[in-house]
Amino acid sequence: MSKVAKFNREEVIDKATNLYWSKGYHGTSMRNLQTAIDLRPGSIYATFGSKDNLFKESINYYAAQTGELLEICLAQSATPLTGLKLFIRNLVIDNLDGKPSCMCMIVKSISELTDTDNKELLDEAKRLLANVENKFSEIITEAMAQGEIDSDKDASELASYIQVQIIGLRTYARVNNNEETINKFIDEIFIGSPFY
Amino acid sequence: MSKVAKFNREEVIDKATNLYWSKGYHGTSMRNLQTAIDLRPGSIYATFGSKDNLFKESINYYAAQTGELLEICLAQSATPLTGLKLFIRNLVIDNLDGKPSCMCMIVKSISELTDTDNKELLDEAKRLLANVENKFSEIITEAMAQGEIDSDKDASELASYIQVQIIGLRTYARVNNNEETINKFIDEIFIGSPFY
DNA sequence: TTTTTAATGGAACACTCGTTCATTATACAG
DNA sequence: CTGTATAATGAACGAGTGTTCCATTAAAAA
Repeated sequence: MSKVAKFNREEVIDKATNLYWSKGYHGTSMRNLQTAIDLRPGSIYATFGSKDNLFKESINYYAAQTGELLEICLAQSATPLTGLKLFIRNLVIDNLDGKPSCMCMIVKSISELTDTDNKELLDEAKRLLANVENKFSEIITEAMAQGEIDSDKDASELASYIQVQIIGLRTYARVNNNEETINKFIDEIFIGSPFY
Repeated sequence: MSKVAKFNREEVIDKATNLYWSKGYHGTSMRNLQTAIDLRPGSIYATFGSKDNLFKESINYYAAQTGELLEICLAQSATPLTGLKLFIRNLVIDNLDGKPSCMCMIVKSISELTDTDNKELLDEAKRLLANVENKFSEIITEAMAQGEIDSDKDASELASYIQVQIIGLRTYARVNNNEETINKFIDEIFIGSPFY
């Protein structure tokens, strides 16, 4: 046949993801991407088609990575809930070195993109966030089966609650990253609000 | 003297705020603003100096408006905590008709802007969010004085907690706006997590 | 070694960006 | 009514945008 691409596709997507993650969709230009991933326009457009499509692949890659982290945390932990807690601690406190942002790339995208100007990408981000919530719901259902949570609770409602807490904490951490306070908040997710 | 400006400054800032709020800093172009506020570049630059400065005035206007809403809620309520709860309910559920976004403009800005590219605007947004948190802290201190909360709690920690909850809920509401669930979450802020 | 085929590099396109400025319009002072 | 000061206009600027195009390059197949 012919020549084969010399760059590593996943490596390129990884770099693109980091740039989009740190600067956002509108804040990232194709020139920025060209230098970050070290490819010329011809190669980028032959491989990914458009800025929008590269973003779509990037945010999917991000979601997949996050999913893997969750699996690792669950595998390392004795129970579903302690696994979930480890996952949250990883996202909000540890594991941030060299990461483009302490905020969730999906949440950043949902915050930035609009229904009028970027409907397709926004819907993709919403879909990925819903996937995560479904995964949480499964974990909580498993925790109920194991007796770690009362079975009369609503798994999908608890999953929503976890989602709200993670979104709130990661965003708040961008402004005020007091590790002690945030650690306390993570503990309190599962035991009751500090008001109680 | 001479001619006097015929447009209303606050009206213009109000319209600019709504546009920035819905489309974000990078998503809003000066052309978008020109048509939204019905002023030509000359007038805009003579009055506001730059896109950055207009954004700064807009986000300050937004923060002032939000502060006024909080005052109204407190004045309408019997106790500091019920006032705070009314405020949260207003932000997350009611009072959204015709609003550019259910999300907080300050949080959207903190999410979008970067230290490297927009340091000054980012710092301004962080400052405004800290102001809100200080106000929460004052309200909670007042609630302690009135015996509505145990006095041995840490007011500034509770204020952080409120901040996390509002950020989480408003952002989550953008994706999944189930009024019943969100109402329940607002109640639970002050009485204990659904896990408890 | 030759042919074939796709990856690559990078100039260039049409358009939009934030911003400037010479010009025109208008209201008030004299 | 005239002169003057300032607000408003909108064409235009240089730089940057996402994207296209195609000559060149390089490696696999014949």
